[in-house]
Parts: sequence; C-alpha cells; structure tokens
Amino acid sequence: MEEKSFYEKVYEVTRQIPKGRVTSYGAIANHLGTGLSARMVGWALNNCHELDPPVPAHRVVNRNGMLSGKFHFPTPTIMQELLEREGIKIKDDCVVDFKKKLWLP
DNA sequence: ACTTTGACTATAA
DNA sequence: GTTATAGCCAAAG
Repeated sequence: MEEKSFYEKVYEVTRQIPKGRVTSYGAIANHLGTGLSARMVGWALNNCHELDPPVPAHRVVNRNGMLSGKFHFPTPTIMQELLEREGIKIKDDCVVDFKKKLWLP
C-alpha cells in the first residue's frame, strides 16, 4: 500500500536524477501527473532539509534553468558549487546548455 | 472546514 | 525584452 503523498514522489524522482544532469519543476510535476502544479514540487523540496537520504535539490531548477531555489539552501552558493562540480556550468545563476542537460524521469 | 502559502509556469501588457 | 498578473494543486495553520 503505497499511499505516498505527493511530495514523497517528488523525492523519489529527484533522487533519480543522474549526476551531471538537471531537471525542471514542471518536468517532475508532469511525471507525477500533477503536471501544472510545479509549485508543489518546490514546496515538497522545502521539506528536503529533514529528509533521509537528502534529496539532490541542487539539480532541480526552474524551467529557465535558473537557480531559483538557491536561496533555500543552507547557503545560496552551495547550489552553484555542486552543479559546477557535476560538470554543469553556471552563468549568471543559470544553467549553461540547460536543455542539453535536462533530464526527464 | 476555510484560508494562506509555496524553491512554478504561461500569458498579457 | 522585461515586468506583472493569473492559474494551478496540495499541504500546513
């Protein structure tokens, strides 16, 4: 009986993001079937701070590839640091070649 | 049970 | 091209 709440599914999908890839809130929401409620994805990730294991929320950006949620991290720089470490280049708080690195579940 | 919010997206001006 | 507003769904207060 998997009566998983909406946000639990978000964590599952977000954890499945391969290294060096990123995804958008809309893509996750679409996979969950909510489609239009990308806001819920972000809100689900709002709990990611107490999740176990932690969710690679740094790989989740908005539809523009912009690090909109970076301010929600312990430090707003950790997101860019991690993404660059994965091989993703950040330019002006946006993911370079975002479309090429976009990963769909 | 109702209201408020929330890391978004799309369309309009 | 940029900025503003509306629409969306689900959970917390």
